[in-house]
Amino acid sequence: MSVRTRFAPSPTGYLHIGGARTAFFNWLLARRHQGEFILRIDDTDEARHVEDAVGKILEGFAWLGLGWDEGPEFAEHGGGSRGPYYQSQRSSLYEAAIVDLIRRGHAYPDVTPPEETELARKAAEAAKQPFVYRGKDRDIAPADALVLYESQRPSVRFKVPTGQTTVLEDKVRGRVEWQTDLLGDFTIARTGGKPLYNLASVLDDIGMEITHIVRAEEHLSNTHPQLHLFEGLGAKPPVFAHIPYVAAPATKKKLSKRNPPPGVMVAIEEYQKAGYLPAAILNALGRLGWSLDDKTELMDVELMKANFSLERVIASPAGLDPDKMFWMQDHYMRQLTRDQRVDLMLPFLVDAKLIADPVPEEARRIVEHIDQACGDRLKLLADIVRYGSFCFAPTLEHDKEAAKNLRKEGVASALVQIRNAVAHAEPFDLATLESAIQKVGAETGMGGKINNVVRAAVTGRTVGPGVFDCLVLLGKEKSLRHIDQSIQAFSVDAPTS
RNA sequence: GGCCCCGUCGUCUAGUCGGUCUAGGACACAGGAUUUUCAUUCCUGCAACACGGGUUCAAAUCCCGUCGGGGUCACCA
Repeated sequence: MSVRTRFAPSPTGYLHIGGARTAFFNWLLARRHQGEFILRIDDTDEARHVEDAVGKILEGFAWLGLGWDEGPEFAEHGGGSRGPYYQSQRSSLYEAAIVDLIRRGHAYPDVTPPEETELARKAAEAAKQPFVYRGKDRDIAPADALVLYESQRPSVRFKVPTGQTTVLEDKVRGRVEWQTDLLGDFTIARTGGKPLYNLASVLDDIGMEITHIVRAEEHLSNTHPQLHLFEGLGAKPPVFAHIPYVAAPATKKKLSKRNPPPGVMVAIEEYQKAGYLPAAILNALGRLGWSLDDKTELMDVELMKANFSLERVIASPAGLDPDKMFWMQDHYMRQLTRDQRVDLMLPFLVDAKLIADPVPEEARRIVEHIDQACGDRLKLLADIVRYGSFCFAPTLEHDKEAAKNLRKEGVASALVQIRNAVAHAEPFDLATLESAIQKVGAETGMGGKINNVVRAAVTGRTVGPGVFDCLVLLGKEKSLRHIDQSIQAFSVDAPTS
């Protein structure tokens, strides 16, 4: 039988980095064994519904390049033989299963009002006792239960056998035992008939013939109830693998969207906006709890696809390592050709309103030139905005450091000499400019430091591509304009000496 | 609090079911060389088996306990 894995996000409106990692592992496992990866939307709880939430998640998958074999967008075309892939559209299946479970004595209606069970739960909590709840009617005859269910549509509980120990052979946790007496009868349908997660999830996994469930360890405690459900439904449970949750950097705490540590990005979309490459994200995610061997850090998708295995997934929490991810990003940026990089960077300049939308051919050539002049200084795609803005921004703006440099003693007069040198540079190329500026450096006694002044005056920044590249990039006319602007802006404050 | 899971350099981790592990790699960091900014590149260095008991000729690896961290205990997913 082929391997069938799934990822079942609830439509929250964004793809969490931890969710993406879980999805990726499922995807890798399926690809590794030429199986299928299924995407299913767990939207049984309308209260959580967010507008276009599914679209955002699908976009995340598309950007990462993780394709699915069955799932939402196929449903519309009738593709994916085991659909629909939205739980909200599978109600009749759940309904039938609930009736079936009651008929066979595996579940029973519980008319206890929610407020009452809630009270019992609170009391147990206050007494520091485990909350093990069993409905009063758990031993009702199936026929009567059915009548009660049909007439009142109360909540339904699964009748967990007492006094047993269930065993889970988890692919990464090993053997995990659980006493059924600690479980209680969990609810599978709320009042009115809507199925709850555990039921819907198990039913779908059966219906979609899922063979391997790879999910984060916070689901470990859901697994034993689900195991009973599989049994009650007469199905063979799939292989389970509970992978470690993704922890916030340098902590063992689960990384959450609610309160992420300062500077830590959680949604995949944020990484995209920051200018990360999918290859870097995927590589970093692949190393989150999984390793190829004792030394390989850089792994492209093909390599991971060919080697992924649950056996090498670790059991302890996997902490996100932003520094390492950044280092990987640097690596994948270098793997790209200039054309590829430029294609990817252009949208960032458009978004920053620095270049027009149908990108003019001229702008593209400048960006190519900037890319060439920057070399490996461009780490994130968005860096093009930082390093290239002086070429496109309508007015030159000096950042704090650059302004500081230009206010130094003697700089004002040096700027005039620099202007002269630039004005007379002919031809306007790297070599000519370099020797001309060097001459000014010697005359002013500033030596090599003159370059810092030129950069600050021309680009408004203290870091960036080579100085002479910057001049050539701008061309003589614009270079002079920038220098003039700098002279004007800083001559007042500068000492007159 | 109950139950469950986890515990190797600052960080991410390797550690094939006990034996060249005086614990390996990578990131980060520090120092040096190259670079007239920055970024690279190249050396060098720093640095860990949570603790305490066992078992064994031998333990990071097995067992027990302690401590620590985390997850989960819904008519949420």
